Amino acid sequence: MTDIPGFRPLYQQVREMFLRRISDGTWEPGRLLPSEQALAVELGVSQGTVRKALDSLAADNLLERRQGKGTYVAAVTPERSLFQFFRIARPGGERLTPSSGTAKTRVRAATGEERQRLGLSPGTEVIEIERTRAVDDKPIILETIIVARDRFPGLEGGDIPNALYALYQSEYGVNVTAANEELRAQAASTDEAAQLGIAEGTPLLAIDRLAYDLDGKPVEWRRSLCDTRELVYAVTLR
Amino acid sequence: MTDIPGFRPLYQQVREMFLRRISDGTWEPGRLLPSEQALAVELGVSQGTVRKALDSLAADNLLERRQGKGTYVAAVTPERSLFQFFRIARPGGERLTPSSGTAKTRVRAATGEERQRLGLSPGTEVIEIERTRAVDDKPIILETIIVARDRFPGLEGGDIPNALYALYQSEYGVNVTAANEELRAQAASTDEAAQLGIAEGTPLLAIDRLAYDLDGKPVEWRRSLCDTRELVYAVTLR
DNA sequence: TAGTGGTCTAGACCACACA
DNA sequence: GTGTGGTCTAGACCACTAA
Repeated sequence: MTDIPGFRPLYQQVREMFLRRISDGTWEPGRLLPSEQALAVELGVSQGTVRKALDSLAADNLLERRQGKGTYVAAVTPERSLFQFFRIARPGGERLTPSSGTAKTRVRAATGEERQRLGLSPGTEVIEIERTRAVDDKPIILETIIVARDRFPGLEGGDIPNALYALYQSEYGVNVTAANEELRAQAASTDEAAQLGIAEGTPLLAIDRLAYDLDGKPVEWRRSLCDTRELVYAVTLR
Repeated sequence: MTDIPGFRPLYQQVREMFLRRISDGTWEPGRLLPSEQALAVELGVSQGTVRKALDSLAADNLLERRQGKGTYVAAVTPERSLFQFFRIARPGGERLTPSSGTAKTRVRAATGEERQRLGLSPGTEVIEIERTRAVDDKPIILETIIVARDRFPGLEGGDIPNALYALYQSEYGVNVTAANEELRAQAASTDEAAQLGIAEGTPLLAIDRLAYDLDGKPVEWRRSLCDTRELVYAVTLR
């Protein structure tokens, strides 16, 4: 590495340089990276140091390594984004993928809470997306999604696909790589019950999600209301 | 390593050997391990290979490495076990630790579902523990815990501490290192409502946890009913 | 000062993919 | 066969800890 003050481990500096290249699009999703040896020569460090940086990024799902082929920038495929962030499953652990019904979108000024959660300035407009998601053709989830309009211009007009994060990446260059979720139990309101085809007051699982991009900035606020009479939210603790 | 057929990477074989030593108590919790160099000489591999095995175990919270001091077997301190498995927090993310009320224990034959979940043979007895847990002196969680009696003899008679997993380790040599949880929303029954001091029918968050030991065998089945009107279950996805 | 884990390097060989 | 990542080794120096 040509000239970096040595107060942080080399491999972390290399990691951060690679992270920047992914984040700013120099290395776009799906792209094959140069070989470890080539990167080592370019940066003037040993192959082992490059390897440690690449391994660490692969552990965070940002790169994919394939023996014999090379190292690729992770592409957020629809399946992948669902598998990574969709935690609803059948009791016992079987994973499943929901289908997405038609969505209603509107544009409006951000509320105070939305500005705070998404880190927006006053007066910013947001896009609100409402949709239901179904499993086995039964509506199970009622979803409300909030994103800043200036980050996703035109989103309100287009089709809303099942796997939104793949669209964020391919159309807007926004990589959702992490999220925090907060779960509560709450009773279904009249309106919510009607949309899910259940009785008013039925206990629903409410999931509040804040999704973050590669730079750690909040991208999307999503609230999901789930009918958990036949499905569960599955978590693995280690 | 003197004589191991080479069909798995060396560092994984070393990892498994170390795991066995932790699991069977050869290396008891809190113990200082021999230095990397000493382990490398003992096994006849390079220090780098030992390091890779130790790093991987440290990443799984089974070892603790302290620069300048050495590598220690992770001890399940009460704080640690709570921090690792207790996901209830205040909205916004602040972690908290509950206090534990008095517990009721009983011994009885295992039900079919309990036998299946815990992998028990017919006729096995289980210990059932019921208790409430409080935050800010308000009862928030109603907990039912099921363990096999032959694995925890005498547990039904003693004091039930707040951090049970620390007791499992210190008194019974059982290391809980992983768990699967399934979450649902459901209405409080008359009895549950009374114990939590809330109205019948209040939506509660039901958490079904199966906890596993180092060998991947199920150890405990725990069902927690949480009042989530002021608290949430927090998850980080990556 | 001596001993530990943490970082960095250099080079060897293996397993795999693909032309 | 050639090139890739995966594994393994050996040795150097650094940062931290404790006597």
